[in-house]
Amino acid sequence: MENSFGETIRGLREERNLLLRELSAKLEMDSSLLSKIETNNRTATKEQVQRFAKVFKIDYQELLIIWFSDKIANELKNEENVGEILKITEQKIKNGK
Amino acid sequence: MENSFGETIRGLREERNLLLRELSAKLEMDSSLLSKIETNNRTATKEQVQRFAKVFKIDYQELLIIWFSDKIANELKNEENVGEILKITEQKIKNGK
DNA sequence: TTATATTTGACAAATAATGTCAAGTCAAAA
DNA sequence: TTTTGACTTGACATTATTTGTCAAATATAA
Repeated sequence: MENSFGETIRGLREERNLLLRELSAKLEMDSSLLSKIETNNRTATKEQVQRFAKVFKIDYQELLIIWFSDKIANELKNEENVGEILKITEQKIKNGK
Repeated sequence: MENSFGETIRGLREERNLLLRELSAKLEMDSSLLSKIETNNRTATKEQVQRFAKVFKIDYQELLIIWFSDKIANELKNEENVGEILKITEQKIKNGK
């Protein structure tokens, strides 16, 4: 609930005793790219998030929450007023629904 | 506090009785691009946000809050679990400081 | 109508994200 | 200490997205 996307994927892979090369084969993804994703040196695409969920048989929405929060945290990591930005963001989305 | 970035800029411009072409000159920006920004058909760059703040003599951080919240609201507008995504985002940023 | 302000669409240029490959590191086994 | 296997890293090509510009379209008001 507090881990990065990369750590989450690595954890899932290790739980299942898969090598990078084995998992990357299932995902049809270069293993070096998978390595980068696990070490948070590359962000997965949304489409890859789906494939991770499928391969690991876990809930897509759960994984997406982790992925998005990483992504946005990264965009805001050097900003001031993060609390206010996020508060207003939420208001805007609620209104727009 | 609840308006879009574009509406904010348009409001500021109108308060000052400037035409698109007059403001865009001060900003060294094509007026058609300014129009698109005011109507939320294009997002300003961060650098442009600075110029807006300067030209209007308003606080940059305030404007940046509006700009970022627009930007992120847009990324998340079609997603479920927005509340949770933002909550976890905030935790991640706080930890990373 | 004419003139002026704004909007829109299409495209070119610039920038950023993504995937791939080869070379690199590291740890454990031989 | 070599060798092997797993993983990591860097450089680069490819692809996708963002940005800016121009000309045409629309609207508004004199």
